[in-house]
Amino acid sequence: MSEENTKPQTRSYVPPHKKGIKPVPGSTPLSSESSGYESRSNSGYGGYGGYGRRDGGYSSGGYGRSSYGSRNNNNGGNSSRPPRGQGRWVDGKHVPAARDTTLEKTLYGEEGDSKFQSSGINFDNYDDIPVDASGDDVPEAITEFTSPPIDSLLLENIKLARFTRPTPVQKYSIPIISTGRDLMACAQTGSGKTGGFLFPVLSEMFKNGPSEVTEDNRFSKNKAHPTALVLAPTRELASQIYDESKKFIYRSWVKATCVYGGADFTTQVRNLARGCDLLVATPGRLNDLLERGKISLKNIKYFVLDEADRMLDMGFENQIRYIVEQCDMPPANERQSLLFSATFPKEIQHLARDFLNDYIFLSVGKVGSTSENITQKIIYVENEDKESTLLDILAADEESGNGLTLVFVETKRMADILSDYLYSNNFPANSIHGDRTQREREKALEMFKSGREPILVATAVAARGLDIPNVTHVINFDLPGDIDDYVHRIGRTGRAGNTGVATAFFNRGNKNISKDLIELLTEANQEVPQFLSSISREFGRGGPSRGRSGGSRDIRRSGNYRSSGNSSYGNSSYGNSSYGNSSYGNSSGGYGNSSGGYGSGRQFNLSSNTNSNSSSSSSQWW
DNA sequence: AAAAAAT
Repeated sequence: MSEENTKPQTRSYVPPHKKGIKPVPGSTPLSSESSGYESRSNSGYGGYGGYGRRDGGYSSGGYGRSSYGSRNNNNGGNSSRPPRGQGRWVDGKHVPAARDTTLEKTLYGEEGDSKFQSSGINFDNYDDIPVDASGDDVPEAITEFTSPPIDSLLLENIKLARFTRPTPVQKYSIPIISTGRDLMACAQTGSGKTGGFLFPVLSEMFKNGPSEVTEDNRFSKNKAHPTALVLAPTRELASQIYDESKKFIYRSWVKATCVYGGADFTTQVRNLARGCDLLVATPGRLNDLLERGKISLKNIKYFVLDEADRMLDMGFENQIRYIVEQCDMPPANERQSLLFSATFPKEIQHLARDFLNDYIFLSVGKVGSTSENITQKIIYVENEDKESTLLDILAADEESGNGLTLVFVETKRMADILSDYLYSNNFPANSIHGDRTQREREKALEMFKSGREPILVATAVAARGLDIPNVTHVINFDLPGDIDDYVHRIGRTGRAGNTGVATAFFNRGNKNISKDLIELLTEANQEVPQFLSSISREFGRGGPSRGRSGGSRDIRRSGNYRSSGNSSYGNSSYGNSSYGNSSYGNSSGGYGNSSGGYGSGRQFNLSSNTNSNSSSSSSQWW
């Protein structure tokens, strides 16, 4: 039994140029409450050790100091002065708050700090992005942020945040959502999806004010009645969306709140009770709050699923169905449902239709896809060589630049092992995964973002949506089993039109992904290493392909659904229980109608402005 | 198989 075969040992490889350097100068190891290095490991491999923690202080919501509004109930009277930057809706009119330059510095950053820079988008790299929108009556895209259709106060906030031009997905999502349509939007990682739903939703909320019911109830002492609900698959992503929303609700009547697990329940309930018009949440905690009667969804006008394919996969689907179908949210035809993701497998699109009403399918960028801004390298590394190879790569990175490196592994245990290993080899690394406490997770993320610990070892918890500026390298130490997961992971770099590098360790254990990987690399104009092709062939078609070419095209256009009659949905894979009661068969619901239906897609090319209708069959770019 | 998400 050689030890090499069991698990990584903490060998003492020290790159020559690093000899004598102490890890993380000037910063403390992760568990700052204890001193020893060993204590960096998390508390609970064996289960959900992290859940029981009552580490207060995480829940967010509301602007001002805690003294604001905590004394009076904020019950709509004029007795309490609203927090800084908090506007009001009075007698059917929007009364924005006065500007507050101090608050603006907090929200939007100042020249030189990281917040300020993070808004910079390299629009040159958005040229020539193919866009496809299908569905009935697709509205024209906008080309600039203008009022109309964007509310003038929101427009000011967008300018303050230095978003100068709409990204491709925003050019389409804004008019689609502003005209009241449902949307399934598929857009490349890092291409502005959050603004894609926040801008139009907030714009409409600013213009229309609270619903009448909301006006009666939204300050009721113990029950929040949000107008918009945004669901996200991880706590950190929910938190990020909430932080982003604060930039745009500035001075408006809208109050935003964020709820998720691992943070103090009471604090979140108190924040909700202060008024909640835009609610950002993860499913578990939201369910909990719904069951305890702290939130009502009866005023929901906008329902957003971010990372929608993830939200509808097996681990989440039941919780989402409970929230949407078993509580008091209005039915699909009385609300707007907006689904966003970088990938949208066919099966998930089928499921998603239960939540949508006559939606527009929007696809921006190539197939479910990786941008060419990311240089992808696949290298052959046997499992036992992974650690030393990683050290070599990190050492080389350190020589050449100062960006952040995100290392993905498959298991929580490996995340800890590897981060400890790196740390003991003088690389300032930390880890993030679901068995760590929320405090540890947020600390690790903050240390990473700030560059004080520029190497983060992560599980799938960090794969989606997180927008971390300056991640220059994503390393798939373990490749995921699913190509879509790979797409999301490497999308943590190369964001906002910038460039990045993604390296993956591949060996025969990853043969199942080889075929999809080759397709993806080919589409993104990346080099396909020879060993990859031969292993793919060697294992006969390289394992099951989910058919990436379906990864982001509208299932309604795949041929089986084109009939103008009611009879031929034909496809047997379709027979889930919702089939009979949803909108397929009726003539108003979209499928059976004769008004052109879903074969009539529109394809656009933003750079050349060829906004002409075209037949869907002739120019498939996917 | 694993990860995530409520206590």
